[in-house]
Amino acid sequence: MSPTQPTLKNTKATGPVTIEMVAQLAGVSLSTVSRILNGTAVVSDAKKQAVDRAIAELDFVPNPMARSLAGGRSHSIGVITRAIDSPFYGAALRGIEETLDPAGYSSLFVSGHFDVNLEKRCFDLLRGRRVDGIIVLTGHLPDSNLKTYAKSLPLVVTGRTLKAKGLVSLDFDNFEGGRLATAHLLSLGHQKIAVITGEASHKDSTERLRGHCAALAAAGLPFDPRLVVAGDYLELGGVRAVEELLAQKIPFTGIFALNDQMAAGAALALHRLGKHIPSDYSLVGFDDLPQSVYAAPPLTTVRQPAYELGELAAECMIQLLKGESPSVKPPGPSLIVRESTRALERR
Amino acid sequence: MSPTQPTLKNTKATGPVTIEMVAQLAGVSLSTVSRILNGTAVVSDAKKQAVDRAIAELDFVPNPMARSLAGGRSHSIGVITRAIDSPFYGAALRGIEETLDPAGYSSLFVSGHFDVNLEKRCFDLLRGRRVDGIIVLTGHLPDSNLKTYAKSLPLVVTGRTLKAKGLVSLDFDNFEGGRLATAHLLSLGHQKIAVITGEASHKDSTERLRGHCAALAAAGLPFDPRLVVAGDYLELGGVRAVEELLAQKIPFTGIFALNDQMAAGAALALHRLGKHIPSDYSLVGFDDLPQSVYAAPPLTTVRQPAYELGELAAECMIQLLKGESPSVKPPGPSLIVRESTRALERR
DNA sequence: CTGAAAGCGCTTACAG
DNA sequence: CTGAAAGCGCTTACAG
Repeated sequence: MSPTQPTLKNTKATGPVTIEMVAQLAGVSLSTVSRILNGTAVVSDAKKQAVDRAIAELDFVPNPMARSLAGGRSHSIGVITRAIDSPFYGAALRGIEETLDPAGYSSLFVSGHFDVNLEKRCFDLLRGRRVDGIIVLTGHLPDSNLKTYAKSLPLVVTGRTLKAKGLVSLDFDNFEGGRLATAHLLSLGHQKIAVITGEASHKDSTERLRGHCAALAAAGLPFDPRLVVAGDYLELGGVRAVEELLAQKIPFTGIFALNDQMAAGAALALHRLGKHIPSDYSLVGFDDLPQSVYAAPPLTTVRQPAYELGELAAECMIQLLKGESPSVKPPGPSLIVRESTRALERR
Repeated sequence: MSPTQPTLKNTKATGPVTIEMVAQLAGVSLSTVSRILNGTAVVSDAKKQAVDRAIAELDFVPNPMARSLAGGRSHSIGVITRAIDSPFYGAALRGIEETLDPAGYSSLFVSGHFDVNLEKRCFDLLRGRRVDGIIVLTGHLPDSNLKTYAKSLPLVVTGRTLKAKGLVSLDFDNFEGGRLATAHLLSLGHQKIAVITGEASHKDSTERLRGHCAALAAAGLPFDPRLVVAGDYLELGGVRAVEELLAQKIPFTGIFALNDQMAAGAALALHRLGKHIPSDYSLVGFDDLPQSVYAAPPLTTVRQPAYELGELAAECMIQLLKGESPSVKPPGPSLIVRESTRALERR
C-alpha cells in the first residue's frame, strides 16, 4: 500500500472487506465500484485500474446477501430432484452445478421424491428462499401446475413437452430409446422378450414400452402382454419381476428392463436361480448408470445422457434469466452394447 | 379480511409480502413482528395472536437475504464433498440436508474432488458466500489448514481426529472395520488373503490395511506383502488389481477390497476370467454402498453408515453454531455378511 | 463518465 | 413489553 493513500476506517481489521473500503482505497465512489463489479456502465480506464487494484489488494468479495437484497435477484436457482443421492439424477445435478456456477448462480437442491405434495412444498420452499428460477427434473407435478408456476418465475422442466411463456421443457425421447433396446434384442434373434416396466404413473416408462411395441410391430412380431410385468424402477422390482416371469413358465430369451436399477435386480434374481447372462438370457437396461459398466456382466443399455441434460437445463435457465427464449433439442438416446446381450443360439 | 381494518399500502399487490405489511395488518410495529418471528423477546399474547393471524392471512415468508444482511448470519452451511454425485457420500449429503433443513439452515454443496487445491478454492467460495459454518467430508486438506480455518468459522470434519476450538472431528474406525473384514475371512478358513488398497494418500485406506494386518497377527498368521496391490478406490482399480493378482500366480482364496467400488471391479474381472464368487474366491468390500446389496452375488462388506454420519455432522454443526461444544462418538463399523463369502473347502 | 442518495427487507441496540 | 431509528452492504435511478 502506498504511503500517500488516504486513511481507511478499517484497513485490515475484523470482518470482511466492504465495497466502501474498496472505493476509499481506489479513491472513487461506491457507485463506481459497483458499476465496475457488475459491468453495468462504461467507466474510465484509469478508475477501472485503480478499482481492480484495490479489489485485489483487499481481497474483496462482494457480500451476496447485500447484492441480492439491493439488486432484487438472489443469484440462486432452485433444483427439484428426486433425491440428492439419486443414482440417475446425480449426474444431472453435477451438470447443473457445473454450468450454473461459472455463470454466477448457486444451486439449491431439494428432494421431491417424485411425490406431488412434496414437490409442491419444494416449490414453496424455493420461492421462500427467493430463487431466481427453478429447474424441475421430471418429477410428478401436473403440467397445469407447472404452467401456473411459470407465470411467476422462469422454469425449466425435463421429461415433458410443454409450451408456455417463461417455461422451457426438455423432453427425452423415451419412445426411441425403447425402440432401440428391443430392436437390438430382435437383431440378435430374440423374439420372445420380457419387459419389466416402471410404475404406470411414470410417463418415461409407458413411452419406453411403446417403443418396445413399435419395434416388435416393425418386425412383424406379436406383442405378448403376459411377458410384461410391473416393476418400480428400483432393484427389488427387478428381482421380483424375474421371479414372477420364470414362475409363469412362458418361454422368453430376452429381457428389457426399463431402467438399469431394475436390470441389476433382474440380473441378481437370475444369478440366484442359477441362470446365466447372456447365455441363458440376454438383458438390456435403460439409463446407463455409472455402475452399469461394472456390473458382472457389464450391462447393455440405452444411454440417457444425464450430465448433458443437466448442463442443457442450466443453460436454458441462464438464457431465460436473460430474457431470451431458448430453443433447444435435448440429446437423444443411444444404444450401448456391452456383455449382457448375445445372439440367440438356435436350439 | 374485516372491513374495519386499516388501509394497506399494498394489500395483495405485486411482489412478495414484507414484514411491514404484516405489522400494519396486525397493528403493531415492525420490531414486534420481528421479535415474534425470531422468538427474540417476550411479547404480549394479544399481539402475538394478531401477528400470527396476519402472517397466516398474508402468507408471509421472511426474505432470507434481508434477514441475513441485517442479522449477520446467512443461515447456510457449506459442505465440501468429494462430488455431488459421489456414490458413497450421497447418503451423507442426504443426512446433512435432512437435519440442517428443519433447523432452518440450507446446505451449499461443493465438490472438492479430494484435491487439496480445489478444496481450498471451495473454502474461499463458501466464505465468499458467507456461510455460517463448513462441514468437510473427509477430503485431503492438511490438518493444519483445517485448524486455521476453524479460527474464522465453525468447522465439522469427518475422517480425522483433531482437537481445536470451534472444530469438531468425526472419525470413523477404519482400523476396526479392516479388522472385522479380515477376521470374517479368517473365520471361514481363508488364510491367503489378497488386499486391494486405495491410494496411499488416503488415510482411510492405510487404516483399513492396518486392521487387516492386526487380524492376521491375532490369528498368528504371516502377512504377505505380495498379496497387497494398489487400487484407486474406483471400479477400474479393482479390475486391474485382480488381473495383476492372478498374473502373479501366488495362491490366495480370499480378497479384501478396501471399498465397494473396487470390489465391484474385482468381481467383474473375476467374472471375465471365468472365476466364480464365492466358490473360487471369497470377496469382502468396505462401505456398503446402496448398490452392493444388489450385486451378483450380493457383496459381503463392512458397513460405514454414511447417512448417520451426515446427520451427526450436521447436528454437531448446529450445536457449534449455538456456542456449545459437542462431544460425540460416531457410529462404528459393522460386518454385513451376504453372498460373496463362503467357507473355504478343504481340497 | 461519475457521485450523492434512496432503498432493498430485515435485526437489533437504544430508549422508554 | 414495545417503538423509532440506525444500519447490514450492496444496486440503481436521479442528477449532473
